Amino acid sequence: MAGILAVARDEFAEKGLAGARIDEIAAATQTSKRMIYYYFGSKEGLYLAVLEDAYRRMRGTEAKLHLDDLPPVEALRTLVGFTFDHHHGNPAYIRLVAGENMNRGQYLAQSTSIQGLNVPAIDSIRRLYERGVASGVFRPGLDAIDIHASISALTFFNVSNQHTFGLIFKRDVQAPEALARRRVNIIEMVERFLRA
Amino acid sequence: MAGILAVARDEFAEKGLAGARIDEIAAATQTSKRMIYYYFGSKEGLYLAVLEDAYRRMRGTEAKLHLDDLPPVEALRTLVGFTFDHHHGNPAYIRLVAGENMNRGQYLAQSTSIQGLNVPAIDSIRRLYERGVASGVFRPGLDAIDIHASISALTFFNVSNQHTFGLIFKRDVQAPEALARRRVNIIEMVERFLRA
DNA sequence: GGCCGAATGAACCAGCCGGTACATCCTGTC
DNA sequence: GACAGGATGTACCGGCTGGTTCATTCGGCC
Repeated sequence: MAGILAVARDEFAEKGLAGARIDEIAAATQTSKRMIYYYFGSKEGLYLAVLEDAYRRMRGTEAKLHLDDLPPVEALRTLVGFTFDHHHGNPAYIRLVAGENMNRGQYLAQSTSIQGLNVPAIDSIRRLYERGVASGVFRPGLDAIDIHASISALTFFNVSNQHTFGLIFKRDVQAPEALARRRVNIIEMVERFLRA
Repeated sequence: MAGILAVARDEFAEKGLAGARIDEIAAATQTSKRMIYYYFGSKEGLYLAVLEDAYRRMRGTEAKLHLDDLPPVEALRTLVGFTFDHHHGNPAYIRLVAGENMNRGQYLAQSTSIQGLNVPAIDSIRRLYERGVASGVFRPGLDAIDIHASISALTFFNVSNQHTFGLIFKRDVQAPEALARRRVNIIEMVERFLRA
């Protein structure tokens, strides 16, 4: 059943909800289509299970960061770099989230397990930011969720829009040097935004 | 035929290439499905025509900005604000681009009319940035395309990922106050990145 | 009027695809 | 070994959907 979920994740990430084929998922699994419906009820049910699993995993890795030992600026730079690396290393997650936004979040909205769960990254940001304000390196008045939005936007876009962006500007966004340059620029950008 | 394109744009923006239905497009048009195949050959042909049209329109509006009369910092803030407003006001364009990235850009890559056309926004940025460096308000060594990537990322994400983001943080990203706050923060962020 | 090519309408089709009916088979329990 | 309930395999279905066939009409031109 974990196997079904893994295969389905790849298929849904690859083709989206509408483009994914239950038969394809079944073929790539040890089990049969019959079993998929037995366990998940419907294509949408399977899709939702995949979504929930993806978000749960994401939160799991976020929680592993312990930034409280680092000075505020270092903690911030580590968080942004980590987020960049994580998104870059998990294109399936990015595609899943992008696809669900194409669905206007209507399936995630049905999830009972996702709602009401706090996001570790926000708490990390809040603590690090408040320490920075207290020590005078960060300017006051900013909002942790807004900071998170900026970090997410910059790192997410770099993966999610790599294809059209690369085509239009004839730039291989995934080339190691381009990636490294972009990474330091994003970190720099976020730091400058918080700096007093 | 322009009517077909307009209807198809909405349908593809709404459901993506896989989810869109030719019959639905035909039904919403004055013409018939037969005509769609007569003019565009295939579903993919129609989709590509929609994509090309969307990019062409985007470039058209970009070109209308004349930032050369403004001092560098003002020009930058105007450009970012304009991009924010444009993306916010054109969700269909955002969804089309997001959808094409789900296709890994394979259809845009087939376009002969898109490739080789320069993007006005990049030239605007380059000129304004160089003026700023010359006058000492911007630090040297930055890349216009990288700046554009940051502006796009921040403004694009705010529309493209509004649904999942809103669900997880229980925040209505589209509420006027939230939008206005995010707008000034993004402008501020880009300016601080360039500032000497 | 007669010709030609572009434009159009209506009905149709073949394959795909989500979902199911039905019968069967394990596994544990008493 | 009888029973119950969950797990599975097979074969099938109905409708949707991209795409087509074929015949017809329209509009300009000589």
